[in-house]
Amino acid sequence: MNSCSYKLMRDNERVNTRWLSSRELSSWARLASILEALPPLLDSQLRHDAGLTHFDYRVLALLSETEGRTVRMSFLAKANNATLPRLSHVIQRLEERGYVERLASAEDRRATDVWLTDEGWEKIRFAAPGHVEMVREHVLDPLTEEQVDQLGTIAEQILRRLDPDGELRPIYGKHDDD
Amino acid sequence: MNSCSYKLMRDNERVNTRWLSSRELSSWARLASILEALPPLLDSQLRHDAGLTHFDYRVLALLSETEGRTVRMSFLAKANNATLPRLSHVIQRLEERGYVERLASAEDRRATDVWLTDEGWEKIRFAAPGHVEMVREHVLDPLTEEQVDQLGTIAEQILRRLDPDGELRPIYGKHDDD
DNA sequence: TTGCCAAGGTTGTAGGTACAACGAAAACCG
DNA sequence: CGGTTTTCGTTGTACCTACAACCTTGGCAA
Repeated sequence: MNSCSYKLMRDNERVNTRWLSSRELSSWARLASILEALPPLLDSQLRHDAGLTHFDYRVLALLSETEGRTVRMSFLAKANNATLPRLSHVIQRLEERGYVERLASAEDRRATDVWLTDEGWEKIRFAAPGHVEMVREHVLDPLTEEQVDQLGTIAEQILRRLDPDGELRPIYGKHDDD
Repeated sequence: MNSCSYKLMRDNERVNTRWLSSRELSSWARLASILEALPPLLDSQLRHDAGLTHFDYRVLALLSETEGRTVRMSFLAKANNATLPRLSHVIQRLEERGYVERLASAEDRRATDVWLTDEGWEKIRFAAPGHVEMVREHVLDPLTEEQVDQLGTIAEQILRRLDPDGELRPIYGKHDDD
């Protein structure tokens, strides 16, 4: 049948590609399916229950975890792997809804600081339980404790390749209790 | 500092939510970052090198792996976790570009079959090496063989929760060699 | 049959993301 | 210093996805 998308091609068609072995393919295919299915699921839960996208949630979450609830645009963008244009649009919409405000930075007159309003604080406080429950149910609960740790290690290694400078990683990274 | 998005709230704020422990949080945060970063990366590589989205690629890949290169719309949709409207738009664009054709199904007059043209076959054949290289470099290579297997098991368990009926899983699932 | 409802697809539109172009302030440098 | 180059951010547009409305066919039962 000679499938051509991930597996071996016929010898005479080979270029120089190292195609995926069965086990690699099987692992990747499942991850790819998760990539396809999980984000829309998180989005739809959050949109339905709180009117937020998952990306909105991450932005508000990071703000809520920061001393003074204030973060610079460019930092917010890097931490969420977003381009500045995208973040700019998102922040504009969040500002129109009253969840954040933009302030000209004192130190750098090019820069803009984003501040989480009380309304925004209440918003994410309201949205958090449902979202956490979703993550628990669909990601953590199906795994054993050991697998949760394995996942952490695996994800860390992949992330180190995706994001060598570690700008993307600090999110939700405050391990201050337990 | 009392972060509110994933971790424990103050006792007096607690509702009934089981917040994430440090280790759970750390694993989930990393996975969430991958969810945010990997799909855009795959998209941009494919768009740049072949003018396809990752979703386009999955559609063409499934077609290319199917006997007769023909698959019904509704099956294509389920296998890719897409809604029918979304798939319909995507197929329309692929058809305009000459990569697929739509045929009225003989068995069911409501149904539409999608057929991968020779041009479409060449397209994915052309796109595959670069995409596979990307997957290798950013997902498989950073992991040990053992971790690749662990990832497969973990992903399978999560997927079983996301997709209990297994409609999403068969993709790329032909393990016919190795 | 007739009537009803579920399943398969299409179309239109609103909302979000990607990309390119732009402007302004800071940093670098000869 | 004066000029060039990054960095920071906004705006506009094209593309893609989500959602709702709609139409047709098939399945099922009275």
